[in-house]
Amino acid sequence: MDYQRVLNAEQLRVVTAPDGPCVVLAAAGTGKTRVIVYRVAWLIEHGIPPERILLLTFTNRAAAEMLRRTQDTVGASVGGIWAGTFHHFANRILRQQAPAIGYPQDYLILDRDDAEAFVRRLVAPHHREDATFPALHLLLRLFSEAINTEKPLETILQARLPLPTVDAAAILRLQEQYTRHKYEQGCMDFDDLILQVARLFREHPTILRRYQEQFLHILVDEYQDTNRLQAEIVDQLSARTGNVMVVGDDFQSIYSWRGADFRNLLTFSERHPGARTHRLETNYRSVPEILAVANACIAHNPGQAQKTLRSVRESYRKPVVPRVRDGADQARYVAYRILALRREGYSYSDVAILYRAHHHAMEMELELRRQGIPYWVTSGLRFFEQVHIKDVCSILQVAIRPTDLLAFERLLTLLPGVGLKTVARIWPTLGHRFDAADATARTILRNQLRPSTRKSWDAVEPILVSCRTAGMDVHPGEVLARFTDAFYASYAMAHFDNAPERLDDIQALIAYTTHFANAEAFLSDVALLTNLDAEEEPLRHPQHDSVRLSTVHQAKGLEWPVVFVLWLADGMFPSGRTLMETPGGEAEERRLFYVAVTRAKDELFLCAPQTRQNRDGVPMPCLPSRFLTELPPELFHAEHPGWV
DNA sequence: GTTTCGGTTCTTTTT
DNA sequence: GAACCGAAAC
Repeated sequence: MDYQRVLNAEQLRVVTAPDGPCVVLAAAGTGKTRVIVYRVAWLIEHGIPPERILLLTFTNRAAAEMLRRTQDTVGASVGGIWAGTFHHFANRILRQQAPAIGYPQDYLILDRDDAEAFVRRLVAPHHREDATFPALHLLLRLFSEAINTEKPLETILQARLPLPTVDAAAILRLQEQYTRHKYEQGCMDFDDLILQVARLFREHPTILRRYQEQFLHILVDEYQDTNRLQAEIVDQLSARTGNVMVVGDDFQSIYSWRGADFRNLLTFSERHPGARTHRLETNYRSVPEILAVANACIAHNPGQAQKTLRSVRESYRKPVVPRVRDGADQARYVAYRILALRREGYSYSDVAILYRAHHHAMEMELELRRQGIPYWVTSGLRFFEQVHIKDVCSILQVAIRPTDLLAFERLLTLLPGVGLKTVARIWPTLGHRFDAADATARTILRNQLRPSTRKSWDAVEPILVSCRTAGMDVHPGEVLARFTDAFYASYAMAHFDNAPERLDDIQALIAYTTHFANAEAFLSDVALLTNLDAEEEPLRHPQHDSVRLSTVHQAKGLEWPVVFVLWLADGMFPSGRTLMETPGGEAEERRLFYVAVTRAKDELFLCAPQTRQNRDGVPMPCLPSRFLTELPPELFHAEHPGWV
């Protein structure tokens, strides 16, 4: 491989860096992914076995993309590399080592819904009726914040729930119960995965040592988004070899609300004496007019490692700030622009529409549909969290984990005439477990179902039985397909008005299960999968050429020739709540704006409607975002009506 | 006594 | 949409 030919000087220095700790400050669009890919290729070429390289990323998509590109570069298989998110890595370790810290090997991972169901059972009835008591999802967010920021829950409560009426003592008790309940049931939520791995390494030096010896090189992408615990895990693992390369951009730190601390990046050299620092500042992505906005924007955030993006591209057009009246006007403008760009030769998939919060896109969706412009939205709901996906997965869970009450509950309540009360009555009669291979258990269950319910159950039961008897060999996709044909398809038709789309999702899921050897492997990962992998995406979106709608958070790491940013109104972007509730909120929102701007290659449109509708549909004036007004106006092209 | 249905309210960002 | 709550239906 001729590295000198394919890399610039600053990239080359990183890729060929000698052993030892190393931090790479990589500004947006400077070929960060490329550098990681070539670094891995370089390591492999220099004799490091793939399975002794650990590559930690922030999304599954990023991991898959890097592996694919590395494979293209190296030519040989790189399948042995440990690549994935922190949560995946933690899961992989804990599946081996969980017993050392008192968990069963087949611990269950609770996703958000499952965690909520757990807490729901623990909340005292008088608190559930009390309107001032925090909602379940809020409670869970507070628990999570306490763990991720390593602050006591009391501190979090004081900051987030300053009202004196809130019963703080009850919330603390609840957290204790939740923690105990999870442990007793052999369950971990997302935060536990990270927490328990850190604990495992802290308390079991011999286990830690095994992994320290396994991983000769550790690379961490998006390091600015790690929290203290994650940084600790990386520090622990690399303590022996010292071969750790972290790559990040403090300007793009946008996850501090989940405990991310970009100071991990800035203080890396202090924690790893002798660490080299590299900077990547040559931007290949955007035209200089877009970078001028990005640079001017971030200059308002002091206290960050200032880097200046240098463009290598030719001068083009200034970013456009169109004058739009309200949300509807904004939507019409964007649609009109997209059609015009298409006549210029851009395709729909060259265009992204970005916004601060999912619901900011509603009017936009309506307008795109009206105009017949194909689009796809990365919605707030993750693929595997959707009701119909969890429904069909429940049959696998019941088959594999006889003691899993959550799954049993979910499966049984799909049957007509069965609700939570019925399940709560039946479960103890089964001895708190349901093993479908056990004929007695089947009879006990069957006898407690009403005749009308029994009919539906008759369609489901044989699938469970054959699944149990097939044991390890059971193929998850086949079970899902049989369940869908025998029961769920008609259930979906009766319960959802968009049943065909949901059934399509299930077909995509079935196709996806072929990535897994057996049902257990599939279930062990399912809670950690966010969306179907990038290469599966066309399965769900056969209409390939379509405009992308996304939050700025989910757009991180991606790029498009044309980007529209919606609702640049003060209070929306920046979010009013963040400004009020979080110290340092404005700086973080500004970084978010910076991320949005630096997604664009050729053209950038920043929309700031003059009014927004309040809850009753009355138009209220709103100010343009401070992120626009704080910048020199000559950086933009102010476009006035005349396009309608 | 339970389940199911229909109306109401809310929605920041996510592994 | 989806969670939540109250009321109708089984």
